Amino acid sequence: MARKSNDNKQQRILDAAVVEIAQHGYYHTTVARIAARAGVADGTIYLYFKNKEELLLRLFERAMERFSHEGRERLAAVATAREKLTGIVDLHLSLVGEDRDLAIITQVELRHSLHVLAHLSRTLVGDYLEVLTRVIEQGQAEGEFRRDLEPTFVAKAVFGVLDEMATDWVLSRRNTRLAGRAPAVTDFLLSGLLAPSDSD
Amino acid sequence: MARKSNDNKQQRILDAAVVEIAQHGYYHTTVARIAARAGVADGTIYLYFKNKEELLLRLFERAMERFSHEGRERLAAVATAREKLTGIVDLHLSLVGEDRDLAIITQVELRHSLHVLAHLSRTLVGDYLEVLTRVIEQGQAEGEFRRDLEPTFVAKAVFGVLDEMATDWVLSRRNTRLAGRAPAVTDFLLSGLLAPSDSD
Amino acid sequence: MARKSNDNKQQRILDAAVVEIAQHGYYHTTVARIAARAGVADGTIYLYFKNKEELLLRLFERAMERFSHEGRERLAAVATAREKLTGIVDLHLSLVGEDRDLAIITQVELRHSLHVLAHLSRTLVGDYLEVLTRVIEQGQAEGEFRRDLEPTFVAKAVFGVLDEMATDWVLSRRNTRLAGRAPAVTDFLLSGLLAPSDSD
Amino acid sequence: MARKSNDNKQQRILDAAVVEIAQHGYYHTTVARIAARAGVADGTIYLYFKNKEELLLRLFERAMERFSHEGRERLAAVATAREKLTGIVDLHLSLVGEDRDLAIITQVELRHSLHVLAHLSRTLVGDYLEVLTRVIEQGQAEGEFRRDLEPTFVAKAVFGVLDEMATDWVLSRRNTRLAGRAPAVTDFLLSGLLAPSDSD
DNA sequence: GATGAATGAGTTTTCATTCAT
DNA sequence: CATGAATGAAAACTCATTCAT
Repeated sequence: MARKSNDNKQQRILDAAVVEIAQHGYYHTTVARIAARAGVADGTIYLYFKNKEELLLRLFERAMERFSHEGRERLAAVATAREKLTGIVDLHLSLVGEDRDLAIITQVELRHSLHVLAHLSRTLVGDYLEVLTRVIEQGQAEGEFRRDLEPTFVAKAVFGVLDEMATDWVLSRRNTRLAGRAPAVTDFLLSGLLAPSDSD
Repeated sequence: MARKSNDNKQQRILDAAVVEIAQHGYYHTTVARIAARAGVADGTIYLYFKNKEELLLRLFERAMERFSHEGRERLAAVATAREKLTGIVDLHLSLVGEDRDLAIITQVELRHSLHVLAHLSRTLVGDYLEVLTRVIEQGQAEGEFRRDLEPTFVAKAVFGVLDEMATDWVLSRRNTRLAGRAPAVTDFLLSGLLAPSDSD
Repeated sequence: MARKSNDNKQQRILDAAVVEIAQHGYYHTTVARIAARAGVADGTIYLYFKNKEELLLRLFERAMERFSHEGRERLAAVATAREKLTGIVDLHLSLVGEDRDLAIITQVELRHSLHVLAHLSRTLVGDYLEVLTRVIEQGQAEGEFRRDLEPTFVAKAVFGVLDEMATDWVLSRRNTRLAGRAPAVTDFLLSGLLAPSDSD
Repeated sequence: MARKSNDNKQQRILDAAVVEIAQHGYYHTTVARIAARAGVADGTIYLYFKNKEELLLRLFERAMERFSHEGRERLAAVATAREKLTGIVDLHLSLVGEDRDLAIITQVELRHSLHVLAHLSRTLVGDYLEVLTRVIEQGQAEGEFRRDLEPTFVAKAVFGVLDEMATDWVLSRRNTRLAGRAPAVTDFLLSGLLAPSDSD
């Protein structure tokens, strides 16, 4: 019971932080504002988080946990590398496209400092690239993907395209569904830009 | 003469800002530190820039001007869309890879706030995407590029791959030359991930 | 029974406070830390003490009670003023030298504010000086002590020497026994600094 | 000119701090109050002092500098150890008795923390005891002072008496001149408490 | 133009104290 | 009696910006 209430309060603070940071940016979001939106006293924040920076980190971790969780489930259901890649593209765009406020944070606010970004890059994003690399390797082993491309390189390229689509969507403020772009992205990643030629 | 000296001072301030921001991040860089590194008084900064934020914007603009300038020159020398795309990829990675401090700023620090990023996105990055879009359209008209892809979509995908390569290079701190990846990037963008099949 | 348990808890809180304050100083000791060391909840402190300041006062009073108690016992056993003075000097240095943590508090932490010190000075230290004054007067009546010295003045001088010895010992962190200095102190107080001259 | 103005402002801040701290105690004196009394902005304090603690330290150092300066001058004018001791006693009580606010700080507020006190004790007070020790040694060499007393011990005893007289005066709030006690103090230190006996 | 001392608004964080359970 | 989560007032300190010289 006590734990539930704690979890609730911690979640409420994190939820409030998402909205505030998405609205005003990390450095212009005050702890007081987050507390006010969460409906707790300023000091209460510090019962759950060591400081403002740790709050941001936890925000990102919570988002990534959801991501990892759903990702593992979806990838388990399919067998071929091509299906997996298709699934990842769709999942990435679906999840980011689900919550614009959270997307603002992951696509924009989190990139604010080399320190934070380098840390995240080496850990969470690193894990993601790792998964992508494995899928590419599998595809090469299956003979479906080109073998003359370096898997880690391809993983970054795939991530780059997905990330840019996400960022563009966040900044555009359009009402299109981000996940709607998934088929086009997959197609582009698989087939590239060149028109098929007879002699190719 | 006076203008030259002014220009000099303004350039010195911008140069100092690049180093400081790359080192400590935008929000942890104080105007006093920039002034100290530039060898001017704190107040002098305000003779050349309205405020700290404007300084950051000018920083980015200066970088993009160089980019545009060299870009136009290079693209003028080639005729086909495929050559242009190859040139853009090489130029993007070359220029970013030239100055790590500046790259830290464009790849990391500049992403710190929706406000700034949205503004840049609509102007400078928008221009860049525009150029890319034209190249894609040209390639489609020439029959070299697939016609079933939306040009603006492809432009973003291309930018995403380039941007991710740049960011990865900045964060990795490796000593590899970023421009060295250009051929692989171009190849991937053109041909995609799929292995060529007989029946295709 | 209930009272005993209460007493126990109160004592445990005071004991914890002595250690914490000695280690971190009064103003850097938090109520939470005292509670944690005493093994009670934060709020429990307030069942036994009105507030933090009162806790400090009670700390000092408890120390002085012990002091007074032992003092009365010892002084009762001797008759002459000279013996009494010798006993006081020895007792003072012995008691302070017995518990370094407590000594840190009485010699250092308690001096932190005019408000507290003035209060203590008028009450507890005042009582002590009173006792000393009586001894001096007795000695003068007995013809043992000089009659041209004002008793209250001498009492303060004696206290000053004892207090400085105690403070010096606390700050020096040496492992010498403080009580070992008692004979030298008594000798100095009685005979002064001058070498005996023939004509004196 | 600039230096003069700086000195002035720094002095004004220190003077304001003396009054505020004497009135409210170190821990209840806010930087804002000091600034207000000094007639400067809060932030200005930090142009002259690294933080609040350093301000306190500088306060004490300034006081000790005056003390040392006058002390050296006065001691230079006399030759024998007895005269020197007399001079020191008089000087100590005169200087402390000159400015009650400052005295409150040196006698009361400065004693607030083991950390600060240990530091001061090892440096400034240590220097003072050093000087006293030399005088005692000189007196022993001249045959004027007893040779069976350890000089460092005597130095502390002398300091203890002086310090207690000073503290008592501060706390008593009487209007007596502190320096008036100097002859009695010197007499007590030299001759002790015992009545002269025929056989001695 | 250039300076840099001064400003003071704005923020994070701490912690004594309370009170519902 | 005891708890400890929650409170929110209070304070130190930072730093972009100004302006008299």
